[in-house]
Amino acid sequence: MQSPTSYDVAIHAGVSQSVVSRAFQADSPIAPATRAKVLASAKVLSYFPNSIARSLITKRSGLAGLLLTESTQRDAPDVLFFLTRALLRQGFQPLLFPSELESGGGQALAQAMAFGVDGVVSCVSLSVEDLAQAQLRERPLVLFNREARSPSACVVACDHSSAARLLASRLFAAGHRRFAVVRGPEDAPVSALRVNGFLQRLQELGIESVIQIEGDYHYESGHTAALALFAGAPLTDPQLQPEVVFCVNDTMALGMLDALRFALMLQVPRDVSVVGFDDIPSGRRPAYLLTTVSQPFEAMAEHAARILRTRV
Amino acid sequence: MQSPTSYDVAIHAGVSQSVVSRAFQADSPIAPATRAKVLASAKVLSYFPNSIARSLITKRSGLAGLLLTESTQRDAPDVLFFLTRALLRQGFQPLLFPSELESGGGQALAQAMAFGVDGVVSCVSLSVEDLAQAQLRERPLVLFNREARSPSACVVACDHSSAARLLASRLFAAGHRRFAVVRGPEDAPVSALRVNGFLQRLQELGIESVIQIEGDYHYESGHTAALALFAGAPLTDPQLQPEVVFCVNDTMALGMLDALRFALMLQVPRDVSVVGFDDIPSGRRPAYLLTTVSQPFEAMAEHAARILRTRV
DNA sequence: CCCTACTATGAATTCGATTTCACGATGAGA
DNA sequence: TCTCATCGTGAAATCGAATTCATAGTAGGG
Repeated sequence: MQSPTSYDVAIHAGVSQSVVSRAFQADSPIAPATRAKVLASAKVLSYFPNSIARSLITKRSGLAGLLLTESTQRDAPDVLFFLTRALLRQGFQPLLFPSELESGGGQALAQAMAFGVDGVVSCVSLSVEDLAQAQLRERPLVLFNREARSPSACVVACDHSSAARLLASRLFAAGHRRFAVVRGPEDAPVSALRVNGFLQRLQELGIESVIQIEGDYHYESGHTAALALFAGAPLTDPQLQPEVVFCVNDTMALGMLDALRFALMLQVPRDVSVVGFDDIPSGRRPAYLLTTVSQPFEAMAEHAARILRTRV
Repeated sequence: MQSPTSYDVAIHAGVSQSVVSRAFQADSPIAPATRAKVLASAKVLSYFPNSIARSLITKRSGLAGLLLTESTQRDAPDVLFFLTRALLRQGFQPLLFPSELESGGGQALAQAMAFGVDGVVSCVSLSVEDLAQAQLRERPLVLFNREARSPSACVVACDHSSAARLLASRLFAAGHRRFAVVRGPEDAPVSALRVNGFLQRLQELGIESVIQIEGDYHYESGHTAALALFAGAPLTDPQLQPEVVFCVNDTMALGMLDALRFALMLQVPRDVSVVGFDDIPSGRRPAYLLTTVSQPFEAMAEHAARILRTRV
């Protein structure tokens, strides 16, 4: 059994195919009685306009591409949640393009274009050439928490660098002098922004040497980093150990916290402090009460979706 | 600037439009040299076959609809992660249809069909009529952790009822006799399965009265439930308080745990035990070490996607 | 009562690729 | 050298709905 087409409905309703098409769109020239008749027939045949055929001629698919990294999906699921909801509210159906690596954005974007998306929200870095592709296709593209490497690109993002600078100032003001940083992967642009802002501000405050450890954004790497930082000789020479560890995302901060408390038997924040970035729900809970930098993901998502809508 | 079409490429390469089409699909009659020439031209013009036009005639869109509830997205993000990855591996691009309520599945399914998806994985309950719709369109549909209300439907799910029965047996064997249950919402079918299996087994073991509290799957409702269960007079009459609380999902169990420990100052598991269901990552961490029932989401997702692939 | 203006309808074209069918060119075998 | 099969190519039909354009029908104004 095939899906019924507008022709089937036309025959059933005793009208032409054009009329069936018109019955399904607002403010098109059609008599109310005719429309009712057509819609009734459509219901009987359980007809629904084929959106693929429609897209072909209108050049609008109603789809929005959502480019994601694995880390966005797993370590900040709220981003995906709010973005999908915001896109839906603006009338876009979200089509997912997860890429394993931060560098896979270009291919994902090309695929999204091939699927005929009306616009794209990218949580993955894109090169200038990639952005040019989207422009060529005249499809709006919003970078979400990623830097624009092209002046024409549209960005909704936190000022990660300033936030990290502010964080450094606060920690310094609180009396901390020995710092450690747990970074993201080498190619993670957001991590770089946060780390650079943080270190830059510390340098201005006269602090030159800061231990850096590379993580991968996941819980386990925060755990590993804790062991690397403190396992050598936990309490023999406290002067050499950091007083504060800044993890560039909350997930790693939680791994760090758990390792400090349950593997190294240190007291937080008595022996050492931990700060994160993102404000994920689990960090907020009484078992952690993680100090962190909050990002207004919901508002950012709504904003990104609105930009898409107005630019389509 | 418009996207180039196969005609543009045809002209550039000095061949017919048919040949361009053939150059882009494997095992079609075309001379290797011609294909190379066409692909070169395509690259120059940055041409990519328009998948909407292709779908119209092939009746295959390469899309898989993914029906989700808000609670799946927020309280078990791993489900979405594994399902999208599995679908991608099987060659489907995942198109998201989140519905606010468990009852919104029918409409979401109809929309998915209108978008021309090749198949659907539903984490939302569907009525018999809904399932008939999908069958009518000859689109495979897999229910993920939801009951089949139609014999023809395909299901990948845990045996929630048996798992909950087993859990009840274990807890009873461990010596517990006073139980409480924190359910999901009234219309949540999975919650009902788990609760019923649990209570049924307890009844067989001679335990008739079990306190039930309704939650909404979220962290806060676990917290609230804890207060409702224990706040009255925390330690005055321990005989009247449950020894074990079974929360039908982990997120509520975490809310329960935190409330017991940090609001009611009870010791877990000395004063009371808490068990969950799902095995979410944060429950596994040393700050919680939640007792729970694990579901093999990754394997289930792979399985669901494979079913779709073979049935398309 | 006629002409104009407007509305609702249908026929035909279009979107961009896939696919069928026919045909010309090439090569092998007799 | 002639015939037949094979292979690659191009012309044309097709998918299903949107849209343009022409027209039949109706209402209103003079």
